[in-house]
Amino acid sequence: MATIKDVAREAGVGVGTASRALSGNGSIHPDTKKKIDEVAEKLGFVPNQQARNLKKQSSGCIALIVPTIFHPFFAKAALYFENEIYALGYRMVVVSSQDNRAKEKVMLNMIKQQRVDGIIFVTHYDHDSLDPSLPVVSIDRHLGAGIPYVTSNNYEASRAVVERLLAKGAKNVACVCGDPVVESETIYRYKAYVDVMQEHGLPVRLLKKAFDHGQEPEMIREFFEKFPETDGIFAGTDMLALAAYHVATQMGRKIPEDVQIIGFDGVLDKWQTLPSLTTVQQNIPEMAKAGVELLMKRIRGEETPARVEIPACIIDGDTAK
Amino acid sequence: MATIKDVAREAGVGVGTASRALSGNGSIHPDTKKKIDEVAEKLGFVPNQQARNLKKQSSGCIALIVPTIFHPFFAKAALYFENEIYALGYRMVVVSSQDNRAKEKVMLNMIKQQRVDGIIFVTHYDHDSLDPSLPVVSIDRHLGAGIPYVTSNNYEASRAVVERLLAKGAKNVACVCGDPVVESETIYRYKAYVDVMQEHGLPVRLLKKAFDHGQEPEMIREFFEKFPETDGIFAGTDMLALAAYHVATQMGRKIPEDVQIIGFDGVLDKWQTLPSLTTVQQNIPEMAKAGVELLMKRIRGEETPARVEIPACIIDGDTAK
DNA sequence: CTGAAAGCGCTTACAG
DNA sequence: CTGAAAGCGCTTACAG
Repeated sequence: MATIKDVAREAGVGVGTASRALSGNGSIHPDTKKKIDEVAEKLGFVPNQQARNLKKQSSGCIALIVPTIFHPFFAKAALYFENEIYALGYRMVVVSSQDNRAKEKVMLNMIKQQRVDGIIFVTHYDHDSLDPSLPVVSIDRHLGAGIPYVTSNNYEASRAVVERLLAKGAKNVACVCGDPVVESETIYRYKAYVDVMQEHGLPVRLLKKAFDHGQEPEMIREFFEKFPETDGIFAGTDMLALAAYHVATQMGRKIPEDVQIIGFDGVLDKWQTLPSLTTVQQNIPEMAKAGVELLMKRIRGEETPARVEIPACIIDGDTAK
Repeated sequence: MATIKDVAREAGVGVGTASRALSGNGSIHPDTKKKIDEVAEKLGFVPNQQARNLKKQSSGCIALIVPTIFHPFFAKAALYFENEIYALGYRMVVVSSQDNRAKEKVMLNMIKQQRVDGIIFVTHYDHDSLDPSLPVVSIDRHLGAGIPYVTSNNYEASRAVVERLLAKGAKNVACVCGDPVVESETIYRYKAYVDVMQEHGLPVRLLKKAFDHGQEPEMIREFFEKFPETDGIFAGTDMLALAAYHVATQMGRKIPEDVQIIGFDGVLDKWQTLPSLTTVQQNIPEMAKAGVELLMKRIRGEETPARVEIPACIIDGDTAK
């Protein structure tokens, strides 16, 4: 491996100059920079992030905290976050708060010891207050004034879902969704439903209730008891949509002939043995990119917007017309 | 953060001595070590891995290559590998070969540039030959003489499955599984089935065929066409078992009354809206631990066994008696 | 704009 | 067994 010393020697400059050219910090003559860049290219120079981090007194580590990594949304998010973070020379440690207490402890310890440079806090649950000096960003959740978040255009996308169900002939459109314990952008999913129904002068059929992962089927059974006449369902998550599909099928309803179902998230993959879900697909790659950008700005002490919105859109499947 | 210098000063020794005490390399007087350990404890000293790696000329990076991170088995494996690797001061980069070409390229580049210290190669597909000087370990797959692997006791566990189906009254037990393109320990799943059936003097009903993720339902439909009388299924993976459940249900069969199904892997989680699967649960945490241990030995140039076996066992669910 | 030097936190021959 | 010193690859005041 070529080091910065090799590049400097080959280019006939000092190692400090080479560093400034390669890192982009500090002023440098364009010709010198050009020469150094060429040499670096020729030698296949790749900066050693460990040395860089050591010098810069950064741990080079970002924590990603998620409720559970085994949920496909978080699994996917983790992968894309890792991509972004890795490209920036950081490593990422993922903390799956539900499923891995041991690691959570290690992590919390690291946080206490100031060994992470930042946190991406993607959670649905409440948590102890964090060191306010530590850069934190979130997804969807409003964690406090100092903590920016990335989110989808939940309201607009959800409106489109409800309008579509109505346009495709559903007479009794209902909505089922969770009830986040903390303030979260996901509330705009059911709010959009309520607004559209009221604008059309239609009755609101809404089951909004807190539940844990795994309880989706109970939730859906309760939903059908309450609104047996439903022929169009807007489910707040794909897992709810999936449960709705199963329960409705068990009840002898045909999907989408008798009941149309549209979910939210767009993370279920082909290996899921099912007719494909019609759902709102969130743009996780872009969300990850925006989230990391926010975090890096915070780490550098720069100003950031409090909120970044990434468009989501409906993808067609077999559960709606 | 306390550094080794702080520890050395506080303990009244040289920094080299402190290093030897803390890292365990080099001889040191027990009393000195005790003193240094106490001081380190008191100061909450945590060694800086970046400095350590820099000095040791190690990239501190391990690559995990999997076919797709969105399959729950690999997702789970990735999490546990990350745990083990992280605890050792390495970072891990995961390469999901199917789903993320961009990163795969970056990765292959890194490999070429000798920037990873080792690879955990968990794949079902063939791959270009790797630099033979690079430490590599695998799971299940026989990648070559120099590459050790971790595996479950596929044969014994699978025998137990078939014996159980027979003991619980299944008259026509059949087996469905993939056909790995490369030599893999997973073949012992169907081999165990064949052996048990023959020992009992029963006819072998086996569908073994290569297929991609997502094609499980077709596979199962073909299976039922071929063996319509089946009332006991040993599926080589949970995804096949899941597909078998769906297809059988669609055909009007009751599970487990008409057809019993037992899978293999044990990775499907509760959020899966389904009756829980009876399946063979592989011990992924232990497999990850053993895999990392093998890899570290290889990195240090030590001898390792060519094969490490971790026991798996049947967990009860609702799809078998 | 550029070079020489110090230093990030650690490890490891090298003497003693 | 222990200490002083050099050095891993990089960055960044400090002079010039």
